[in-house]
Amino acid sequence: MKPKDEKKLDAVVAATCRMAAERGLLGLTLGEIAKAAGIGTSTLYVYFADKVALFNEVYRRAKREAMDFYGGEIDPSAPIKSRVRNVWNRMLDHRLRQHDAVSFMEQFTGSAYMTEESRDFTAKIGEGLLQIVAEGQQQEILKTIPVAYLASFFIGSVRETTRMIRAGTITDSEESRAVAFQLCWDAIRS
Amino acid sequence: MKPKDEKKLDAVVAATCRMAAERGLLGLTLGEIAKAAGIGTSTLYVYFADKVALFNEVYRRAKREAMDFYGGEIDPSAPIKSRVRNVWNRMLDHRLRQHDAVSFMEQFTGSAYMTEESRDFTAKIGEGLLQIVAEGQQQEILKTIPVAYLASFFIGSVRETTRMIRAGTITDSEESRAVAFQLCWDAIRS
Amino acid sequence: MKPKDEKKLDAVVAATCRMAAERGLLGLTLGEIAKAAGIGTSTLYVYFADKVALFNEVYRRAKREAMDFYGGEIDPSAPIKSRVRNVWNRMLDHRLRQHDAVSFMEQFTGSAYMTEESRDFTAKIGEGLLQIVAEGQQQEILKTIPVAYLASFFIGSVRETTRMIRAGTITDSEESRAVAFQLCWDAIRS
Amino acid sequence: MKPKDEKKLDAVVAATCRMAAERGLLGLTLGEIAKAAGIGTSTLYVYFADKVALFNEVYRRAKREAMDFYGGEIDPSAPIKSRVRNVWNRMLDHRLRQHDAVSFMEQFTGSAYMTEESRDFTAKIGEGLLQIVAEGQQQEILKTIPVAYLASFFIGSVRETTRMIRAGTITDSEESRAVAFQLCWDAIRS
DNA sequence: TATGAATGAGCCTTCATTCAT
DNA sequence: TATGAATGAAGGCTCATTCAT
Repeated sequence: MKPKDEKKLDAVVAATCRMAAERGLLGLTLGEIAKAAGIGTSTLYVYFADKVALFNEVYRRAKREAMDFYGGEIDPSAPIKSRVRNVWNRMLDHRLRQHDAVSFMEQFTGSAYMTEESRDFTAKIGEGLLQIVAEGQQQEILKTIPVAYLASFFIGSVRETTRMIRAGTITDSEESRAVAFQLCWDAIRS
Repeated sequence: MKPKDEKKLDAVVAATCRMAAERGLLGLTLGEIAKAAGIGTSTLYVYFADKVALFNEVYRRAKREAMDFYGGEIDPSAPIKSRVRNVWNRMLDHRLRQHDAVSFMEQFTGSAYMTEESRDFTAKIGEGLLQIVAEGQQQEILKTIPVAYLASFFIGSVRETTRMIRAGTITDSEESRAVAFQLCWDAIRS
Repeated sequence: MKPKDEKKLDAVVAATCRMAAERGLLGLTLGEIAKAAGIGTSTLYVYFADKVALFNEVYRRAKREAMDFYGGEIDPSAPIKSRVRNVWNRMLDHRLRQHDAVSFMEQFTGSAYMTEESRDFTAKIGEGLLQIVAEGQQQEILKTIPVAYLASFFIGSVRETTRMIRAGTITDSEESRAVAFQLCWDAIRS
Repeated sequence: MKPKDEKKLDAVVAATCRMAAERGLLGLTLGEIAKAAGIGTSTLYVYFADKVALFNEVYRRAKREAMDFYGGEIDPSAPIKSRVRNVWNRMLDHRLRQHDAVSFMEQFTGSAYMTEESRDFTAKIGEGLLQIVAEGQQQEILKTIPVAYLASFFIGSVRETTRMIRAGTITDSEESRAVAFQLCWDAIRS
């Protein structure tokens, strides 16, 4: 891509996520994306090689943004539980605020569009979280079982909580977050 | 006159799920489905009105099968924890064994193909589980918080465990199941 | 065709004409015809080799019926004008009463479905009329110009009168017929 | 940006009429039309929403062209008969020269393709002719009967004459036209 | 760079026709 | 004989992509 006009590119990415969240990735056409982004269809080819490239770029941007969101500094002197809660809240915030991007990613992941390159890109996250978990296990605050269990449950907890909030099953408040996080914490603590 | 071939229909349903799991629902064509089912493309129209009808029928069948799988009797005299573990294992078994159908359902749910009728169809599940949860709350064994939290976390636990097993992150053994379930149980017990 | 069941065959012919008149020959399917005739689609192949054969047979039957309708004896001792009026009325009657068949014929004639054989079949009509015209010319009652002019105008007169009646532009009564025929007569008389 | 090519549109319209006249409207495919027009099939969709829209647009163009052809000024000071002959000749000319378009219109009219909009479009013609007829009736030159009879016969006369010429039954010459028109005139004059 | 026109590939769907009972 | 099932061929239409301005 030739990022001549960065704003136009942003518009395309945003439009793609929005449409994917609204109408679904299924049958989403370049024409729709272009119209939603306010440009001509063939202009897309100035920025992306083809549809697959466009989707993968959108994915990579969304992923990077998510990482930036999670990755902010967390006071290493704070107690483990506080730090875990901190990450948990950040992830929840991200999934709620950047819903379009998250929706796009979830639909895109596992689709035939996904490049091997993009697949690799996925793995590199959560290092900050892993750090905390390792420390928590050393201090015997968290269950001393393979990290995968803890990480997976942690993510699952965030995912399900987001789902409930978005479905209206529960409202997003400090209380409900406290309850939901308590489940998560009870699961992973030793 | 040649009677309608029930086996052919089953083959179509199975093929649809298989292809959806392998290549994704995105861009899955009737041609591919028909070839995978070993019939001519136009033969599909003997059994289904159109593509949407086909997908929705596959969905309904998968859902019904899942319900049958979960819905078996569970000894009501057994302790709560045992019963919860029982359901947890059944769901895990189902998701592992009927992975194609589950994968199809997860992709189909929320897609533009989904009929309102099919959407309604979805709601009626999990009553057996809710029964157990209610009893567990009465006995103060489970957290006395809105059921949605517990159910959602429970489902999330199964989902994530399936994911880990299928991804090869962990193997499917009694030990790993015990560990994974312990996380779930610690989360929901009071 | 194997006319095992003559009634069934008649039903097919009638159904074909009816559907052609109602919905048009364009896109008329064997399925529709069969359903309208109250038989299974593939049963048509017991009576006709294929769709083209069916249409041509229907055409030939309609044509034959029309000829029978026109061809009744006309008192040769009656005055020319009376005999011409007689034929004119008969043709008008036919086009009004057997509208389905006539509609089918007009749509079929010139269509790609029409066999050379059927095309030849067409020519042989109107001999009774030609007889009268010839006599009228000998007696110098009709214009002594090539018969084609007279015949063509005569047919055109019937056709247009039918059109007007069916369109509701005029009603079918003795008076209106008298007026319409007068035009025809004035045109062809010497 | 490439501008829409008006010539391409004309080619499509002409090709459609030609094919309809040659092979019949029945079963005329977009592929045939496109090939005859020298463009790709999908290019048709740049100019028309779908097949129905294409046909209706062709119809409207043909109709408009016909009206332009008829509608030229006719010296109002000329005698009625001369003016009627004038119109008669113009219509005959049009039907002979623009045979493709006329053939298309006749097949299209009453077909299932015809839009209500196009149907309305049809009614507005022949006002010039009606004017002359009315004047002829006032002067008691034409039969004082409802105009529909006269108009219908007039049209029928042109139609049949065209048919004869095209079929080779008669040749197109001043003499044959004189004969044919005489029939028409005798029919409608008082 | 930006974009509407142009198009080939491919999909869903229909339908005449054959198969099998 | 009669018919529903099965299907290949073909048509209308969409869309990602290229062309030309």
